[in-house]
Amino acid sequence: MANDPAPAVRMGRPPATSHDELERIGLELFTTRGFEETTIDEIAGAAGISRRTFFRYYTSKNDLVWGDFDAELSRLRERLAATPPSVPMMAALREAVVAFNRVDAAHVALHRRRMALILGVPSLFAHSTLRFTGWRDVIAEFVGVRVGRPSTALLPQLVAHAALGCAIAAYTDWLQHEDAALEPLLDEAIAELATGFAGHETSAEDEVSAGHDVSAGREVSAGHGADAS
Amino acid sequence: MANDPAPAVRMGRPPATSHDELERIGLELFTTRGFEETTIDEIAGAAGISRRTFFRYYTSKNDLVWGDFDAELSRLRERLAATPPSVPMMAALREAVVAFNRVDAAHVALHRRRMALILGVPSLFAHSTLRFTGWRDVIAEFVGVRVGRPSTALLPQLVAHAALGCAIAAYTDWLQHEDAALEPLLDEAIAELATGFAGHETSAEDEVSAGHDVSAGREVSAGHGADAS
DNA sequence: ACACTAATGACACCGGATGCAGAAAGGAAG
DNA sequence: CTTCCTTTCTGCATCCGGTGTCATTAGTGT
Repeated sequence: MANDPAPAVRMGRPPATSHDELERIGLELFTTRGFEETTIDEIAGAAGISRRTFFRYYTSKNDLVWGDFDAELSRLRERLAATPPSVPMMAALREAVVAFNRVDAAHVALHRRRMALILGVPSLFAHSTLRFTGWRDVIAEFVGVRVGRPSTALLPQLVAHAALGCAIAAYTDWLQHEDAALEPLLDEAIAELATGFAGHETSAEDEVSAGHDVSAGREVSAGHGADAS
Repeated sequence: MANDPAPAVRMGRPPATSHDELERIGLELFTTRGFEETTIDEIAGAAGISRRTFFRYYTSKNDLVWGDFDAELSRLRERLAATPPSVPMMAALREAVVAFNRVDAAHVALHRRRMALILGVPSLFAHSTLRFTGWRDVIAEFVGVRVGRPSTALLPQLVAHAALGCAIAAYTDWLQHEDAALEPLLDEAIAELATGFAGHETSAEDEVSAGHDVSAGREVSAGHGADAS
């Protein structure tokens, strides 16, 4: 289970291309002509391989945009596992997610294009749920360990889903502002999550400093008794 | 904008079926044979219409599972808009989401089957992102009004994404337990979100009363890391 | 009977994806 | 060089979801 490193000499017919090259060609075509408008035949043609061969490298057109995401997920998993227990859960989560999404300055432009495709092309975004699930699983596992519950329990799943939502929202915001930096956005997003989005309402507690009468009960929780049926 | 009610007498060839009937037939076939295994031809055949006609009722196979979700979203939007400003934002959100997902006791079984399909079939879950986006937009709009920012700003999008995540997690949990009730799960999920998931860690502030020596991890978590790659 | 209208249905077509049966490109052994 | 073996590539047939087009059908109203 660990004899990968270099089988010395290769046997059989040598590969005509590589995952990396296909990814490069695909991203290039997608960003210029559009994702839906680019057919597999065009990508295969540009790479000098047949349509059928393309599918031996990537099982679907969508997978082209995500590199080997699973490998990166392992990174995230290890980083979370290595976080000392003294760091509070949400703080650890924030730190890990921010670090996970940190990209080398030279690759920022590429990352932007990639994420613009993923979050901007509806069908691509839809298909990405598989990857997102993998991401969430890593988070849920970490939270599960922290709270002493199986990762499938409600709370871990909750945090995982919410954290993913924050990450996507932060990314979307990042993509909308050409000059923005991703890191502070992600950091802010998870930080907000950890506070329960408190203190933002224009009319309520945020303004107590002005001596307002907060009036009608905060936390009213009115609609509760109705959970009849 | 309100001339829908009954054009008195119908003109032209009468429809051969209805959205409701197709939805019924589709759900039936999906739950028995499986979603992927059921072809459009089978559904159309069972409904006594042609393949082409099916696509005039529903633009895709996936849409069959979601009824006219947009109509329901209007309900949610109105409910949120009608909430008095005295109710705190997250409380209002919680109440609205819970109420939105309340289903008549007679339809619980159907709702379960529908949601089991949506959340259980990968391709269906993936395609549902469109619907989820609509749902999030309603939430973001409400939050935007509450915090006095455009609904496209980071915070509203953040809350919307996180809330959606909570709802999905709650639904998933609900589906995993045959006898569970959806409402308290949803309520708990959004309530947790509003507190930032605080006070759950076994090793930290939650357990100070017990004075344990946390050290050698309870819940060793050993069995977890085994799923390596 | 005739026009009008709305829905259906048959057909062709596209593009993504899969299964299968070889062909092609190399190294290794004779 | 020839043969064998291994691995990858390719062409072909097929399936399925989805769309555009156009004739056909089943009704209503005159």
